[in-house]
Amino acid sequence: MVNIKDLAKHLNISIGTVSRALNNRPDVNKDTRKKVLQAAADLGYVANQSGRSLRQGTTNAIGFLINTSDANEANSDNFFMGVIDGLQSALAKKHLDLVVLPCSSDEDPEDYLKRMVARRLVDGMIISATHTIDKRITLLVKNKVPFVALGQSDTGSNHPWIDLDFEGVAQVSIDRFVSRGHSRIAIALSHSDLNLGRLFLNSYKASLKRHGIAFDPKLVLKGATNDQGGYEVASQLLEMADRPTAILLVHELMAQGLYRRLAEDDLQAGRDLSIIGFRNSAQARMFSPSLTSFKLSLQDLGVALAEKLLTSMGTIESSEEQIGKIWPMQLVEGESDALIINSNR
Amino acid sequence: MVNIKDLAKHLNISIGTVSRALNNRPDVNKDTRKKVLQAAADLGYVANQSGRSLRQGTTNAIGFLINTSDANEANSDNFFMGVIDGLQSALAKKHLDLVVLPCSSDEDPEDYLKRMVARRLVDGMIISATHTIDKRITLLVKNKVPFVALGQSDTGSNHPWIDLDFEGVAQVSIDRFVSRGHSRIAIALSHSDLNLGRLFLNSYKASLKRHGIAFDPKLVLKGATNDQGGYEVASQLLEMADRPTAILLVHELMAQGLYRRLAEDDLQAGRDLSIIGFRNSAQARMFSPSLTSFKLSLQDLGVALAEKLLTSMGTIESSEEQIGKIWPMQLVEGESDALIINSNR
DNA sequence: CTGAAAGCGCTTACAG
DNA sequence: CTGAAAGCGCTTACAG
Repeated sequence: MVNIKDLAKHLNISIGTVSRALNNRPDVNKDTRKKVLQAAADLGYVANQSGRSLRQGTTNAIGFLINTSDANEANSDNFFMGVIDGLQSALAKKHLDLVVLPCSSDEDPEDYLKRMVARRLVDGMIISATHTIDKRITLLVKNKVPFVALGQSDTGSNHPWIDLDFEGVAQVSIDRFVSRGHSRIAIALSHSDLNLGRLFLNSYKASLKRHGIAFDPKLVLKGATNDQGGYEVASQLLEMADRPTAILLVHELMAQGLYRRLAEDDLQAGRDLSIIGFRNSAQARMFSPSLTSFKLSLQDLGVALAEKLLTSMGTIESSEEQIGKIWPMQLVEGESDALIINSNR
Repeated sequence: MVNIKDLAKHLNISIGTVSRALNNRPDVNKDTRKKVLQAAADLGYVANQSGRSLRQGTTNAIGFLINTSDANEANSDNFFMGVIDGLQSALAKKHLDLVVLPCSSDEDPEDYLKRMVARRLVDGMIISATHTIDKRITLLVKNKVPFVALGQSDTGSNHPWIDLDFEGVAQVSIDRFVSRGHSRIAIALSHSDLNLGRLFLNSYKASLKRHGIAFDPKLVLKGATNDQGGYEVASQLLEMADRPTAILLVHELMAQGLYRRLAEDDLQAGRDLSIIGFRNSAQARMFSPSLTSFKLSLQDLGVALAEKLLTSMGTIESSEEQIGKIWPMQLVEGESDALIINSNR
C-alpha cells in the first residue's frame, strides 16, 4: 500500500506539497496539483486515515449507534436501512463516511458508547432508541462529541434531536376512534422504558381526556413490539370482561400477532375490533385487512438527521431555529379500524 | 479527553511503562500495573485508536460491508441484524469491534470498498452479496486485506467463504415437488447477477434432470426479491398456457406477492399451486397458509463467519480443513406445498 | 522492571 | 509556490 512518501518520491517533490495538492489548498501550482492528482490515481494512493486523524483530530467518519437487540425486536424491518441510506447521501456531500456501530445485546449501551467515544473512531454520532433518562447523552455532552438523537429524552437540554411524532399519531388515532363511536379504547405499549412509550401513553391519556373519556389503567396492555407481543396483547384483551372495541399499537408489527389471535376466535380487525398500528412499514402494508397506520419517508428522515448533526458540528449552516424537531407522519387509512360503534344502543 | 501523557504525568512514570501496563506486557511490576489500571479507570483513559493504529498498523476493528440497496430489497428483514449479533459476540472475545460499512445505493460497491481499504479503517472485512465475478475479491486479495465472503464466487480461489446452501435447498425442494407428483415446476429468481441465483438455478436444473424432467426455460421467472416481485412472478405464471403446478422461490418475501396475486383469482397456495420459499424468516413464519421453507441460525452463522475471518487473520487456530463452507439449512414443512398431483390422470 | 527515544503517516505553521 | 520540520498519541526495540 503506497503512502505519501512513496508518492512524493515518485514525483520528486516534498510530501508537504503532495499533501497540499491533494487537500485542495489554494497555494499550489496548477501543474503541480495536476501531476499529483494523476500520480495518486495511478498509484492508487488514498491517505491513511490514522495519520490524518492523529494530526487533525478528526476522522471524517460519523457513527450511527444502534442496538442489535432493539433492531431484532422493535425495528426488525428495514427501518434502519432506510434511514442509513438517507444519512449517507447527506453525509457524502461533506465527504463524511457513515459507519454503523452495532451495540451487541451482550453489552451495556453506555459502556459500548464510552469505548467508541474514547477510541475516537468518529467525529460525530447519531444515537437511537433514547430513554427518558439516557446516560449516553450525558456522556456525549461531557466529552463534547457532536451528536443528534433519534428520539427525545429528558436528559440533556440543548442537543439536536428528531423524533417521530408519537404524540400526533396517538392523538389522531384517538380522535378517529372516538369519531367512530368508540369509548373503550386500549393501548398496546412495549415493556421497555424507551421515551417514546411515555410520550405515546401521555398523548393517549390527554386525547381521551379531551373527549371526556376516563382513563382506565386496565386498558394499558404491554407486550414485545413484534408478532409474539401482539399475540399476547390480544390474548389479554380477549379475556377482559368489558372488552375494548379499539386498540392503538405503539408498533405495527404487533398487529400481526393480534390478527393471528383474533382469527383463532373467528374475529377480524375492522369488523370486531378496531386497530390502528403505528408505522406504515413495508411489512405493515402487507397485512390483511389492511392496517390503518402512519407513513413517513425514511430517506428524508436520514437526510434531516445528517443535517442536524452537520449543523451542530459547524459543517453546514441551518436556517432552522429549533434544536429539536418532531417528524410528521401521515395517516394511511386502512380497513383495520372500520368498525363503527352505534352509541344509541 | 485524557491522553497517555496526562496519565503518565499523573502517576509520575513514563508513558512507556503506562503503555506496557495497559497492554498486559509481562515485564511490568505488579504494583505499577495495578496503579496504572486504577488511574486509567479513574481518569477514564482509553487509548486513542489513531495513535495505536498508526504505530501498530492495526485498528482492532472489523468491517462488515453491506449494500443498503440490497438490504432494502432482497434482505429487507433482520437477516443482517441476526448475523451482526453473532459476529460481534465472536469478535468481542478477541477485543475486536465490529463496524458496519453500508455502501449507499448511489455509490459503486467497488469504489466504496477501495476507499474503505485505503483508509485503513479496519483490519479485516466481511463482504456479502457476492457476484459470480466479483471485483471486490480481487481488490481485497491484491491489498492483502483479510476477509471472508458471505456467498460464493468464481473470483479468487483460496479465500474463506461461507454460503447458505442454495443448492441443497433447491435439490430438496425439487425432490419434494416430484415426490408429490409435480412435473411442471417453475423457479423464481431475481434479476440481479448475484452468484446465488446461478447456483440455485443450476441445482434446480440438475435436480429436474435426475428425475428425468426436461428443463423448460419458460419456467424460469424473474422478479425482485420482495412482495412486488412475487406479484409479478405470479402474474406471469398465471398467464402461462400450460401452467406450472409448483414453484420454487429464491427468496421467501416473494411469497407474499405471490399469495396476494393468487388470492385475486381465488387461488390458494398449497391447494392450487405448490410453493416452497427460501428462508424461514420471522416474516415468512407469518404467512398463511404457512410457507414451506428452510431455517438456519443467523447468530451461529455470524459466529462462524467471525471464526473464518479470525482464522485467516491468524488470530485463532481452526481445526477446519476447508477454506469454504456450505451452511446447512433445515426444512420447515408448511402448508404451501400440500398440493398433490395425481399422475394417473 | 523502567525510561528515553524512534517512528508509524499524515497536515500545517513557518521560512524562504 | 515549495521544502524542511514539528508534532498529533501511541507502541516498542533498546539501554540500563
